[in-house]
Parts: sequence; C-alpha cells; structure tokens
Amino acid sequence: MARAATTSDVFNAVAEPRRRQILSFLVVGERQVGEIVTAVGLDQPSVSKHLGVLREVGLVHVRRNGRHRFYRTNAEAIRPLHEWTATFERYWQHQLNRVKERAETQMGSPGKSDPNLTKEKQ
Amino acid sequence: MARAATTSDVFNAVAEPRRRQILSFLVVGERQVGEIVTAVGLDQPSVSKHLGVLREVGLVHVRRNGRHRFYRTNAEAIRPLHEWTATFERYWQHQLNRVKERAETQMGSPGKSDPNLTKEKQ
DNA sequence: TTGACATATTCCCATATGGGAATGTAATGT
DNA sequence: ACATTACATTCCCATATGGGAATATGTCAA
Repeated sequence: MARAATTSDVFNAVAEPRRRQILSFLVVGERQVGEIVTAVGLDQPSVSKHLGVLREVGLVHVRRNGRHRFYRTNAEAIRPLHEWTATFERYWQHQLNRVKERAETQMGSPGKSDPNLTKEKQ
Repeated sequence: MARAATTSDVFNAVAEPRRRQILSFLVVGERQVGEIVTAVGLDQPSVSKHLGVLREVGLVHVRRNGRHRFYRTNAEAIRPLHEWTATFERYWQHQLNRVKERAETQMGSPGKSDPNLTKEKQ
C-alpha cells in the first residue's frame, strides 16, 4: 500500500510545509489566491492545488466574490492536532523534571556523577 | 517533485496513523518490539520500519539489552508540533466567541437574524 | 462577442511510500 | 557448532505525490 492521501486527514494535510505556511498566512484574515501566490512564492496552479487539499480536509473556508475567491483558515480544524499533541504534554514535562532533578542533585552533592542513580523506567 | 520524505520532519512522521498509535503506546513506558507488534497488529517488519522512521526523526529512543530493543517515545520531540498548533489557539477561540455572541444576540432580540451584522475580517 | 483577468483542473513524471515476503544479523541456549 | 529467538533490512509493487506546463472555467469590461 502507498502512503495515505494528503486529503485523508488533517495530519497528512499539514505534513506539507507549504500548506502550513499558507495556513499561517490565512489565519489572520482572508486573502485572495493572488495574494497567497505572491506570499508563498509558488506559481498559481501549485497554490490552487494546495488550497484544494486544505479545502477538502476542512482546514480552510472559501468565500466567492466575482472572479475572486477569498480563503481563510478554519482554526477549529487544527484543534484535533493540538489535542493529540497535548496528550504528550505531561510526559515531556516529566522528562524536564527528571533533568532538573538530576541537575539539582548534582548541585547538592557534586562529585557523585553517576547519571543512573535516579529511578528510571515504567 | 514528490512528497517530502516521512523522515524529513516530525510533521511527516506523525502523518501515518500507525506511527501515532505506536507513539501513544510507547509514551507510558518502554516496550520491546514484540510487544509493539502484538499491540498494533501489524507484522514485525512493518513495525520495524515504522520504528525506523520514528527513530530517524527523534520521536523515539532505543535501549538495547541482549537481543531485545526497548523503545520509548521521546515526548520532547512532539513539542514543536504542539507549539505550532498552539499558534492557532486564539483564533479558534475567536471563532467560538463569535458563534457564542451571535447566539446571545439572537436570544436578546429574536427576529433580527442577519448573520453579517457582527464585524468580520482583518 | 471579444478579450482580459482570476482560479481551477489536467497531464506528465521523478520520487517516496507502506505492506508482504524473503533474507540478513546479532545474541542466546544447548 | 547449531538451532532458535528478536529485530532490522532488502526487494518488489501499486499508489499518491508536488511541481511545471498547458488548458479549462468562470467573471467582468468594452
């Protein structure tokens, strides 16, 4: 099987740096495609294709007005990503605490430098 | 140009659902490969390849002991992802507020239902 | 209508993929 | 030494990609 489609979910959609760039650009306010093109420095068809992906997974909304299309990022759609990463937050805090504790232990009794004294695992 | 490599960065690495599953499984404590295999229900070579990707981008750490390899997720490596999504947090809160305000406005003066009364854009 | 403009879509292609199957490698037990 | 166990790596392949080029679609203006 090949890799999952970029339109399969938000995780795949934001894996592309250009799309992240576009999302950041469009979150402060809606812009038309031409502005996005000059902002990201790709040519128009490429931008349109990226916008198509972002549209399909709901990361952007479009408003049509004459021959212009105004895009803006739908921040709500980024929440699942944020929440998934948040489930790991307490663990990286654990890691930081372990490092800090180790540092403080060494400060308190310099000389003892075995890094495996603190309980690890589990 | 093809899609960026899964090993190009954390965003690409976690785009694969199986790898997210593995990361969640390995964050509570280290496990050996065999346990991961039964946990995710893929066969061993596939799991090893996923672990290889996760290793290469620093999302997991390995400890070798005899013929076993103990993997655990390096939560720190997920922080960049968390922080990127966090830059959108205030915007989805904005959206929620707009929805709430609109609901309250309609409660206060039912009948006026033009959804474009509230200031948009910029 | 004709033309200019704004965007989307299609076609082409080099490249990376993830799974299955087979094979390689290192450590252990006998 | 040999078989077994625990992983990693390699090979194969159908599939999706992102960019460039060309083309299509839709809207306005004269």
